[in-house]
Amino acid sequence: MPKASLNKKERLKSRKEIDFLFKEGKSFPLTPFRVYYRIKPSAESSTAISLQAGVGVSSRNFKKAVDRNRIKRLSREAYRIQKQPLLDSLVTVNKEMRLFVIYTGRELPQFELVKEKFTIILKRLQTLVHENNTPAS
RNA sequence: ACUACAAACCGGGUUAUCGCUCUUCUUUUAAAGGAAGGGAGGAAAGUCUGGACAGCACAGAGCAUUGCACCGGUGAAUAGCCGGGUCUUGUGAAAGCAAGAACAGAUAGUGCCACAGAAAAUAACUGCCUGUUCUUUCUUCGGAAAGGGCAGGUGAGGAUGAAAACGUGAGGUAAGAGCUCACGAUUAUUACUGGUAACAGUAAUAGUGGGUAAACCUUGCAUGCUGAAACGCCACGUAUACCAUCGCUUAAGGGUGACUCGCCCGAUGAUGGAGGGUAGGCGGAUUGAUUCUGAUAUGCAAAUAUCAGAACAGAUAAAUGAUAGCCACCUGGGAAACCGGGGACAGAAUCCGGCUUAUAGGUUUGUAGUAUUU
RNA sequence: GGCCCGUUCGUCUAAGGGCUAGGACACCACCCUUUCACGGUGGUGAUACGGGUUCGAAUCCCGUACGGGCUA
Repeated sequence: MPKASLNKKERLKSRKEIDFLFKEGKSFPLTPFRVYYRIKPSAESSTAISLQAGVGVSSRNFKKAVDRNRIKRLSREAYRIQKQPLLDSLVTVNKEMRLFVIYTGRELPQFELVKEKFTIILKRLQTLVHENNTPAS
């Protein structure tokens, strides 16, 4: 049964992983956001967690902690609701993905906007997964 | 009733769906699932302060550094709070009222005080007066006047300035001066009275040497340093490795994190260089000088004591959320039904006390003003 | 989380508490040139903000805002 959850296991938490993602991973911009991602074949030992994600906001653009928290919460919410198709396709091609989304805009967004943008982001990631899959197989 | 100011308090509620975190219970080999309950502020902020707590191989002393600076109380402690004193400012005829104070010392010393002004500080210059002498002029031949020099007296006058060696008036004098007197201002000491004290009042005596210590400084008091990324434990990994220097026995050097003495450490060594590894978990860590409410007692108050009751988050790339509706509040349109809009400042990060700053709107109390009614 | 430093014309900077806050580049006007550039003359333009100390603050002190650095 698919669940729209986002608990500790599905979040990207390790500092080491995140540093590696910024250093080695690929990225693309999408107007208020910038997306860092890395796709690799899933190892046999690692269990079930095929998609980990995190969000971030620069304190340079938003000085108040209230605004940063708000954006991160909205982003997480939008991701949580819409992530299921991406997860399904990752499972089918037997790969895992690390994902980090940074908000680069300068104004506080509405939830509608964030939701729309995440729809586009996740669709693009889904196509990327399939592109990578075709030459591999 | 309205307006303004000050202080204190509050800082929306609820339902549904989806979701996060912690605790307890439970199903289960485990992973995972289920149930119940808890889950952001008055400032969580600024990091301005005081502690708790922890570590530093901390005997101790000196001297720095830094901070504080009227008195009493309070408290774990403070630059906080409460009460009082003094000064300044505003208002007022005054009494008073309100606000503010970094309110020790300028007679320990050093420095500075632009421009202006004679002079910005042991008083010089100019001026005034007395004596003496020189020159010139006048002369009734005794002297007189003017100018200059020397000696002495004096600190009144000298356009300024933020500030000029107590102020005003009178006497006094060759000229003058607190030199004397009256009134007033102010400082110190002593005595008495009141007060725990700061201090106030009265009297006497001696004075009147500018300002600046948020200039250096002096005095008194306090102060070791570093801060939870502290620190302890477990796991992983590694190296009694390489290079250079010193040294192999009373010694290089290191520690005591400002310094000096002193003390301590010091040979499978020490320091430096270059390089490598790890950066996961648990504790610290969430209930403590705790907060709130009520009662009693002490106190002007801050606050304290006793009793009773209630409350108290714990994340770690970092939870406390999203969407929709209803109610309450404010507001625009409308006679009404109703339709539309709005909700501040702001997000825990070891924990407490205080200060400072931000804050839509609401409630209460006090003060002042205006209007109306009785 | 903790510690520390800074803020002067549009930009880079100077100024022992004291004269109208100085200079360079830039900008504007005029002169020079057939014109542009160069050059010359003149001008506009600032002490982050709010208080305090002082006769007098860019400077000294306090608070606020903003910016920057260090920190296993």
